[in-house]
Amino acid sequence: MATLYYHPTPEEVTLLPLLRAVADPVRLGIICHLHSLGEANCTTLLRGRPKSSMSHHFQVLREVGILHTRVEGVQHRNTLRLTMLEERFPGLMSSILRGYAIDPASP
Amino acid sequence: MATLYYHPTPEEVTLLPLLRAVADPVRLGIICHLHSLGEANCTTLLRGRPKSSMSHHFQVLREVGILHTRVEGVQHRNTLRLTMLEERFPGLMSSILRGYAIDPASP
DNA sequence: CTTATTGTTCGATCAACATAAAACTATGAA
DNA sequence: TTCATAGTTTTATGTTGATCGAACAATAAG
Repeated sequence: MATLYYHPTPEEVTLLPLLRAVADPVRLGIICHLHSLGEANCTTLLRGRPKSSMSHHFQVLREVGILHTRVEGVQHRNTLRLTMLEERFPGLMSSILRGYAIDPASP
Repeated sequence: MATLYYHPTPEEVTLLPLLRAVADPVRLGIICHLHSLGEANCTTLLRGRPKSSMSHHFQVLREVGILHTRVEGVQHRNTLRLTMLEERFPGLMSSILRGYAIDPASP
């Protein structure tokens, strides 16, 4: 069975859960790393962490609308939903990504 | 004794604590309410909540650099440090404030 | 000095959440 | 089939942090 994930529509993306999702060191790292890579699977971003932890964070990011997961064979390819996010909350993600570049002292 | 508070310098303001501080429904409400008022004391922003809770949230917001507390007599007047924040992390606060206007469904 | 107002600090409680091991599912290759 | 790879789900644990009552501190006014 093809494992599919639910991805919220733009209207379903709300500010507070978005902020909560971003306000975690691991997830902020994932977001910014993913931004620099464009697309990546789960394993690529584990940096010594257990897979179950990564899977959890990816789930959180997916459910609040930050990333999209595309299943391709065994791998799950993740991308940021930047265009949608930029329309929904203009400037938010871009300023966070820029902020991380300014102060990457987070994770 | 004049009660003084420590306010972090711009360099001491870091992204992750800032995001954590904002990612709370009560504090997000305080921030946006304060933005519309310009300046306000603690009591003005209690909306049925106990003072001790408000005091806690104001402390968090102060310590991460989001607001400045000016003591005037018995009252503590709070203002957002928007100019500093805009220099430190351009676009961040403004996009959050705009985001709250778009989706105020938070608190 | 006494009282009222404003806000902080202390202490306890409770819930949310990050972490991680272990078992499981799903796909692809040998 | 059988094995390997990629990721999820389950379950448990521990920690952080929000909440709120009660006591305290500081200033102003009577």
